[in-house]
Amino acid sequence: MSTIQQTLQEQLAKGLHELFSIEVSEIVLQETKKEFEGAYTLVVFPYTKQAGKAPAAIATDLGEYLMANCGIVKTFQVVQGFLNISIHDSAWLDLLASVASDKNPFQIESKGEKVLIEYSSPNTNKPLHLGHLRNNFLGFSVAQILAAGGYDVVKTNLVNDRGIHICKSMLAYQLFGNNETPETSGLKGDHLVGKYYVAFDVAYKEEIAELKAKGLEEEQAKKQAPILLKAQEMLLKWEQGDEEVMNLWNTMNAWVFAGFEKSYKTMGVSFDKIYRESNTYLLGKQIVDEGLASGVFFQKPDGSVWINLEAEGLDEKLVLRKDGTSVYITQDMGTAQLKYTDFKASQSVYVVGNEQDYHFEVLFHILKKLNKPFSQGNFHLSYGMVDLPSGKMKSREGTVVDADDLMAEMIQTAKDRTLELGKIDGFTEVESNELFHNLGLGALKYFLLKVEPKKRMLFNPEESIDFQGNTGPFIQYTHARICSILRKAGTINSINTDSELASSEQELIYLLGEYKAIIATAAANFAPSVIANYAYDLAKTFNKFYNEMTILSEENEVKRNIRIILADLTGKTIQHATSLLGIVSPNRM
RNA sequence: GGUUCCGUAGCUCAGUUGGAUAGAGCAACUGCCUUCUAAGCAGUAGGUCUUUGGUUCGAAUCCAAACGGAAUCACCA
Repeated sequence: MSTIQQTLQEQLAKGLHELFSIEVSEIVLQETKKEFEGAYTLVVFPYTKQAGKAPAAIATDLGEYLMANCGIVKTFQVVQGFLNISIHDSAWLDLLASVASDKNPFQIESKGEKVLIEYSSPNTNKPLHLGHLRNNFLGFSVAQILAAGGYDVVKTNLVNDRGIHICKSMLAYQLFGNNETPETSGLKGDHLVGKYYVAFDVAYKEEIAELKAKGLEEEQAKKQAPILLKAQEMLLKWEQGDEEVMNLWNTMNAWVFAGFEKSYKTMGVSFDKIYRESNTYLLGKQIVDEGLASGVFFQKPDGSVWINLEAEGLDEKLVLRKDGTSVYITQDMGTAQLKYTDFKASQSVYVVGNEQDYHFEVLFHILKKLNKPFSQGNFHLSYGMVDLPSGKMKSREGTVVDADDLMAEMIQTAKDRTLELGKIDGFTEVESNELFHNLGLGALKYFLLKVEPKKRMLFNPEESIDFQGNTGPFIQYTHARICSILRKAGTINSINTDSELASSEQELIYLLGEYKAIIATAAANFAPSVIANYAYDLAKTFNKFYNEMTILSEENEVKRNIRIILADLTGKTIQHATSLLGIVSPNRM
């Protein structure tokens, strides 16, 4: 919130008290609509009863009060119950000067609180796809935003590297792989493994068809297919630590991890700590024992362990199988414990798709019932699936938009577009490639992050992601433009606040003054889309200003200097805002 | 069937505690590059905010119901 807004709020609260004896805890101001004159608007309808006057009369009284008591107010207009307040240019310039001279205009003071954010969480049986991109970009961005919001952030990744699905690709590799490796096949490790995950499904389906031809019911055929039985056998061997199986598992996992490493690098995301389910899956059992002892869980005659969540509006939920092995939620209890032991974070954010809404609801209820110290501050950042025009993506059927392919395509599109526009004069090859990368990824990240997470979104591979309009490259372009001006601007002097402002200049100052509050809102709501929309708004406002005003050739020294400072601060703000989205804003493009 | 989420322009989406005549971009059409990067700017056109009822000075926003779509309700992860 800017100082202008604060001053107005204080004065309006005083005014309401002195004129009408109304006490208000918080005055809510909004931006005045473009059709009306003014910068801030107070809606006075809520005070009509207490004041015993008509809305317009209250607004007029308050406006006159401000004129008499508040130096920054230039004038006011009353439209029905709306009090529109105009601010002196000198006050706007004061605001600009204060933001421009702020040593840390983008960093909110430390809250002394640690937040743990878990995202990405891939399976090691297949490469990453478009859905993972949404997850990774969201998780990384939220981490950046929380850090800017004053939190101590720890980024974690819980890799699902064990289970029947992993055995499926291992088995298929054993059967059909002919010892091929990433080196001999020329395939990235995760893609090679993914190939066998698909191969398993193909073979499995063939076997089911054969069994059905022999007269078995579909259900029976699915359970009895030899290749599935073999995969189950392999899982047992894995759990027993069978040497051959472990060797294969280690080898294939190493391939996948090397592949993921590359993808993460291209995505520009990183982690402070990587957990693997193969190390954590047994941990939850201790917690189950504790819960049984304290009566939170109960045991059925067959030995399985359950929790009753009917009082919470849910139902009974299994937490341990009758054979004593752990299920998904057992692992998550264990992992939650482990993460708490490692980091003692006061908040924990899980970036996981909305198909697991129910799972996390259950998990958080269980942690509360167990009265764990980490039962508070848990948040499931749930996001919708990315659908294709043909429907849902399915890895085992090969109907996915592959993450690596898509990123490569975006980079290629950025390259084509840039060459078309002939904009890389004087770039070295390294610089060009860096630019194509930043633009391609910028377009992709912005496309995925500008949308509210919980909405499911449609991605049409036939229609490439735009580079014009409300897009990442538009914002990046604005930044590059600003850099170009600044390269030619020479020294920047301090602001002379005795000058006049055009409306586009004033709008820019208004937006720049809001940025810290925007970060706070985004952090409080784990919402990159708030930052994305702000960045677009800011870029758009700057471009309007850029087209209306001359900057470098402005003859009035004071005005010229103000405009350069405006450009400078806008550039820095865009740079920072895009960085919170994981987007790099190039200096030239 | 139960629960949860979503439904705003032809398409993709904004709309932060309820406020003025519901906003952008894409696509279509018109203008603007011998002045700071035209990946830009200005403009035209495009809406029963799924529907119905309720709450109130005021509802896209809150409540209820209906309709449409999605997810989930596994001793899979």
